[in-house]
Amino acid sequence: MRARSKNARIEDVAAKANVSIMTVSRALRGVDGVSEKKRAEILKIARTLKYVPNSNARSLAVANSNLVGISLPTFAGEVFAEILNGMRQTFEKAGYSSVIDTTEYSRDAELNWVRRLLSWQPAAIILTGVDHHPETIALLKASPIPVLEIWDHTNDPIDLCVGIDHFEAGKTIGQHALECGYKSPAFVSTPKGHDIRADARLEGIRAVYQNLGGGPIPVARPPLQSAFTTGYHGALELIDTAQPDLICFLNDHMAFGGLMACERRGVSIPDDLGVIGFNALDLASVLPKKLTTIRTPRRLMGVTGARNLLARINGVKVDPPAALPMEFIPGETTSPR
Amino acid sequence: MRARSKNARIEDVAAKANVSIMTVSRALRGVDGVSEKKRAEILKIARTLKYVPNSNARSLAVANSNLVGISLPTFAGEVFAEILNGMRQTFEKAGYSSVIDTTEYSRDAELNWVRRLLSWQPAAIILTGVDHHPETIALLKASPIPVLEIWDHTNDPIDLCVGIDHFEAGKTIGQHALECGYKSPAFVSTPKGHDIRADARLEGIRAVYQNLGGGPIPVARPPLQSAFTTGYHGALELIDTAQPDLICFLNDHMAFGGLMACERRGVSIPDDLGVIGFNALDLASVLPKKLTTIRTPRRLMGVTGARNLLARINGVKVDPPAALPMEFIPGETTSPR
DNA sequence: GAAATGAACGTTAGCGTTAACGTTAAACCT
DNA sequence: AGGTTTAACGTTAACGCTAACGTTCATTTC
Repeated sequence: MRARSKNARIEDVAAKANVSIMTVSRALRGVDGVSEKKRAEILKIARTLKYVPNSNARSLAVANSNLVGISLPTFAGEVFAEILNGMRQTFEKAGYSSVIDTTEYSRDAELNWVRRLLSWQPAAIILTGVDHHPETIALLKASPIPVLEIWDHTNDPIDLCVGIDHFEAGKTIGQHALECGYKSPAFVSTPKGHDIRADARLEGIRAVYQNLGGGPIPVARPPLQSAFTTGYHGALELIDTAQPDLICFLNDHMAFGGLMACERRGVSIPDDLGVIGFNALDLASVLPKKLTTIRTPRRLMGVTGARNLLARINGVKVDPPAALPMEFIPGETTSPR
Repeated sequence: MRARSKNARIEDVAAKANVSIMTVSRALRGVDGVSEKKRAEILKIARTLKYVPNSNARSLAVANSNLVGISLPTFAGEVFAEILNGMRQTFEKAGYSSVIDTTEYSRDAELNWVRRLLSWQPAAIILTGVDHHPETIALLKASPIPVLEIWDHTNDPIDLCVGIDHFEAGKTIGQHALECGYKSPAFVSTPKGHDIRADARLEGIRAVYQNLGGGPIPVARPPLQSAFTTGYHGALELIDTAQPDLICFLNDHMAFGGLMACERRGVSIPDDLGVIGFNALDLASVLPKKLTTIRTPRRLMGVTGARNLLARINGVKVDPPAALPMEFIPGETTSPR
């Protein structure tokens, strides 16, 4: 009929082993109903025939696949790489392969990917954050496939959720700033609406400071570049215009760019200006001046998320979502006024 | 028979539209043989029924999938993220989804992944580097699936290859060092055999220097950590023991860690010591002292690789592999002696 | 005006695998 | 001894889709 590749099928193995195809199927999957002697024999024949199972046929027959879809905003930076590693290793051990996508912070891109992914009957879908296209939510709520939202925290997840509370993180930062006696904090972020988690943290800082009747918090939002460059230019902008006594950055990489900007401008840290990062990335560990930051449990998040999801796939009930804890790391880039 | 999800099938759409399933199939795929009127009608019905095509069934019927498998050593660092982005965007446009895996520099892990991936009848497979498990090579050479090896260059690829010549890169570094008059270069790398490309670059440097009858090039190989930390400790080790007049690093991130180590030890750059990185990462652009490095065409590599592969998938002949060009970036961390 | 053409649709037969159920014969029981 | 159980297989019918080929009927052609 069609030009097929001459790959060995289960049928070929069966013929060579003088058994039925079901016996081969059972032998290869390691399920009961085959004597150990036959199983060994079949495995050997399969190997000599270079038999490769056809996952498409399998997934069609059992109406699901051992694929899990993982959607991340970006591959840039260590943050998502670490979350990803935690998840992947856990899934790998359980026999699942992951199909990864990056949305570059676009809800439309995420929706498109979810649509495509669903056509593969995945065992589970993982999304980053809790801010999705309405249709994405509708699609996933209607489907029986387990869904995990990671990195953010919400009390109203699509299905499962494992993350941190970014608003709380902002409040923690604000609290520390307040205790140090900083009067005019500023924030360096990405373009408005690009990263809603960064905005949530900013809101957390605001929540602490607005009760004090201080002015609005100046925010620099340089055009998108690498984190280092964004932090560098954001800091320059703030130093040159708003003259804050503290700059909080979206993450440690940006904070590092900011530190470089300070050096450039001759601003002394922490005497003239305080600097706070986010994530406690490894970069901070080699800096001559320890960065004040917040450690986010990225690997834990990935592992916990994956475990919960596996439990859910296996029909086990999963605890309601709770925000994971963070650790505030006081460093040498902030000091009491 | 089995407990199926109640997802709409092509048959349900056909029934509702009063046409045969073939007409629906044609309409949804956008192929000829359906009037525009009927096509619109069918598309509408499919939408109201929330019909999601079953890729497993499709792939089984046509004996291939629109998946491409991509294997990378790691997600850490910007390097592979950039290669990946270039590839993914190109594939995305052509309607292919990517299944990504990281091997963490293990040939066995790569082999396992290749085995699993092959079961999905992917449209293509992409591996990083040219150093693979013999069985991986045998498996892929025997299969009709197009294969691309990326990042490294070789004249004897499994199928296609798009990359740079790391030995040549090392020679370029060595040449520059020689011209500056450095007498005792050293190298900071990862554990022996971990990254054969780093070793190839080291060999390139050696090739330049060994003719001069100088002693062996000292190499620090700190245990695996993040790049920053590795560079930091590697540099400390070399400064404290070998006292080189130049340290070449596996990449810019390590070089940055090295710079921090120099600051720690009070070593002045470039007066007391020269520093050379690799990759021209964005980090370098915010450093107060411009880093001497080599720019690698990462995005270009991804795009070129994906394009070649697409051509190959479509049966078009592809040029024999040629190493992509690199650009040496003289910076302020090296200077004539 | 009969035959040839072709656009628009339908029918059939798989793709390679597995769930469900059927069969066989040896082991076990009372 | 006759029936019952059970391990070890086999047969059949899907899973949802598409390539190949068949059919129909309005147009065109000479």
